Amino acid sequence: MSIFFSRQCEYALQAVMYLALKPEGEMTSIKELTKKLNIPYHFLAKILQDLTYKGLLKSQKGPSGGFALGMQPKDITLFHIVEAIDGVDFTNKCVLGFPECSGKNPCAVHDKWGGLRDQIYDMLVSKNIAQMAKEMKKPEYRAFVD
Amino acid sequence: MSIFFSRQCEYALQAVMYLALKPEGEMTSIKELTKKLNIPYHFLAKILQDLTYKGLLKSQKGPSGGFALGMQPKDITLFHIVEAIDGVDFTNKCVLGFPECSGKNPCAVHDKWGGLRDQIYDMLVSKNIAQMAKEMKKPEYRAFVD
DNA sequence: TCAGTTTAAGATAAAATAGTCTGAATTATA
DNA sequence: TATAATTCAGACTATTTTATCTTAAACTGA
Repeated sequence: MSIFFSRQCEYALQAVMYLALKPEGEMTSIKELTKKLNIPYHFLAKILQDLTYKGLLKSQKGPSGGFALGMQPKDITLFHIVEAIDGVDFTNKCVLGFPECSGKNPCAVHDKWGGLRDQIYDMLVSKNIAQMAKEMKKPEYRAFVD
Repeated sequence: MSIFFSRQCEYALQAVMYLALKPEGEMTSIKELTKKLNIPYHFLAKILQDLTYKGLLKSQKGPSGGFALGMQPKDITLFHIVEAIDGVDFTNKCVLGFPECSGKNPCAVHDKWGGLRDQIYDMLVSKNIAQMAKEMKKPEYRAFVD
């Protein structure tokens, strides 16, 4: 079990982060991505297609083609990616799965989870991937294998 | 997609919470549970079997049989249930799915998620289900449909 | 003891997610 | 213009999760 995001979403997040490390406009092939991130080729291809269709990436066919960010890095947050792949039901669903859970009718952890949910949201929107990429460029902050 | 726990785990949490509302030792049938919690009968049966095997519940066959807590309510936390059903990988896996993520090699949200992970853990262990049941007995705190 | 009620167990089915394969379309470049 | 590299698209397979069905076993109470 992936712990919060679907596997597909994890791959999407990883791929976009990787692209954010590249000079603006440079195209990166699926081949490079799958090799560096260790993600199944055709599965990643589908995910990138999806992100392209939704405008988060742009693509180019042919030799020296590949994928690049489809928007300014400063305008992309992790939340955008999660929204595109998994959806963001976590922002309004009861964590224990009670259909009736609400402020009037709270489950045992309603308030506690409310606070956590907001913090998770904050984690996903408070930095854009340009900032994240900058931090990750420092060698001690890299999260990709060479 | 369930938002953090698997559907199976959500059902387990709901069922155990429901049993915690009952007078100690009273047996509750699958029929009552599926009706009140709106969970598929045979699916819930499997889950309860599993929890029984793991000692969290006890069961009795025959008329007036059913399920009841297998330990003192004060000794059961939500964490025990999650541990039994989903496992607790969330306590040590990278939320973005990077296999290499660690303190030396953190992902973009490593520290932030570290704090959240601890708070989620805390949410699951800080109250036992006896306390939760007590709170939920107050009508305005009920989370079950009649 | 017998009938009815309940859990136990295992096989099966359905749906969702993850992953693979193949061929077509596009494009850079030699 | 021909070739090779790349994404695009769709069908297919595999695995995991969710759900159902059926029969057996255990138990209660009449």
